[in-house]
Amino acid sequence: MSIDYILEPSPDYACKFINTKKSSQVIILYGNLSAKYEGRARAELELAPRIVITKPDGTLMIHESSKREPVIWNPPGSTFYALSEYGILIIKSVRPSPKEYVTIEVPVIHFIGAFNVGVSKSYKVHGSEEDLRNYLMNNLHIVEDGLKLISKEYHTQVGSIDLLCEDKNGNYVAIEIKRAQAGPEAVHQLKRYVEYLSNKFQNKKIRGILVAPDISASAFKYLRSYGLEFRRLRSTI
Amino acid sequence: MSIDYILEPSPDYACKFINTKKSSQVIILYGNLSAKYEGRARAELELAPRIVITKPDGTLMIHESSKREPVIWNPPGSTFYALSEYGILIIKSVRPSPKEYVTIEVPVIHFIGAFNVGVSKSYKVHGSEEDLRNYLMNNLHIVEDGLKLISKEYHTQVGSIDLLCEDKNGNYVAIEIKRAQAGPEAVHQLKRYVEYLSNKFQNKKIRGILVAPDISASAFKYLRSYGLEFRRLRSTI
DNA sequence: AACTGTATGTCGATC
DNA sequence: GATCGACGTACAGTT
Repeated sequence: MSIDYILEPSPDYACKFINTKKSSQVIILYGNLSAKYEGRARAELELAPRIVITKPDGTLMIHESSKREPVIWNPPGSTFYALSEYGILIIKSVRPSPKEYVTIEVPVIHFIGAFNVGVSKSYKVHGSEEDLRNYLMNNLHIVEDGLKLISKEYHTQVGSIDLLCEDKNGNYVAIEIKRAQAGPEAVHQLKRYVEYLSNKFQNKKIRGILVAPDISASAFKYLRSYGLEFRRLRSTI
Repeated sequence: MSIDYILEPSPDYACKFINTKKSSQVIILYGNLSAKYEGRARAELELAPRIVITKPDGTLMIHESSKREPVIWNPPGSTFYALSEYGILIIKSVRPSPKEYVTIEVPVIHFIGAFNVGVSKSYKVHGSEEDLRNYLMNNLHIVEDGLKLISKEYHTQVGSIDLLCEDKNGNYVAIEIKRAQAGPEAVHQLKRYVEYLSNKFQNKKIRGILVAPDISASAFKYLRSYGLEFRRLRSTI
């Protein structure tokens, strides 16, 4: 598990280094570089010391000294290669769709390293909305007494309804779950579902319940004006 | 502009290395590590070779061999420090609000490097929605003949309206701009604005125009059902 | 600090 | 491939 690296390599060497290792290792380059991005938008970086990271899946990122986000990047599925032109290392990346181009010129290369890194296959985040939905599905009484599950993730043309239930009076109930504070979009989403269901099941009364740990003031106003309901639920999962 | 790095350092050395450089340099570590995240959600990583990147602004990221996103991270504004316990390097990161904790244990350290990286002060992305808005503001005839600007980014309790105009018939026109294909949310957003304005200016007729390069089928359906308008506009900026 | 909206969002799932 | 919604979204701007 030794790493491959080189300090102040020649452009030609760096070029070969990158092209031979890019498909199997994470490559990290440190150098003075300028860069350009063109695609859905455009951006340009003046010559300055930065860090370039590439991954075998085609990801390419340029990082600076602040922010979690790269300043310039192309996502997985892109392809890239290095070339040496006029004694300068150039890295070109293309994202197939939408067409996006990143070009990096590296007149001064301080360091290149190639690292063997894996990917956690079993990686799972807990406490997501999905977890909350699964929990509620089996504990519908928490939302309201007498609810019976009809379907979870009921897919419609207007999106998928987290939980579709029937209440003790025979009404259908669309439940929209948010793991964090609900905003106006959540309310509108729920309203769309209720409208859709009202249209589809004209003989049924349709209720809509928004389940979330909290709701913003304006969102609550909408909710009320639409005749929807809110059920506060701290996610203790 | 030489870089500081070390191969297979001792935990103690790595610890000092990190703590002395963390506030001024980007640090990259490669090693076998396990990690844990707890905060808004929870996640855990089994021992495996990965890359850790820290930045002077407090950003901490763990990257694997695929995806643009780190598997585990804490964003800018967090603080972190290294310690050596039972001969194992440990990195602890705390995000102040919301409280989130990342703990990394690195039994095997292959490489640590510290890099001087700047931040592009003048960096600017072109072709963003803001650009499009500024352009349209000065070229309202592209949207419709005879439009007069009343306000840009008209802030209301329900959000800010991209452009508020008056048409040649004296009606108010809310314009919502999207730089990419508009979905249902965009339509609902616009509808909210129109409703708000209708309420505020009861003596005025309020129109709503969605300006975007494209619109999804279902979004268009909503738009029509709400009596709103769509203006296709390729952003050629 | 809370809230709202944008993003080259990214990512995964469904159709 | 298009569309949709979740995300530990991150991030910037306004209240």
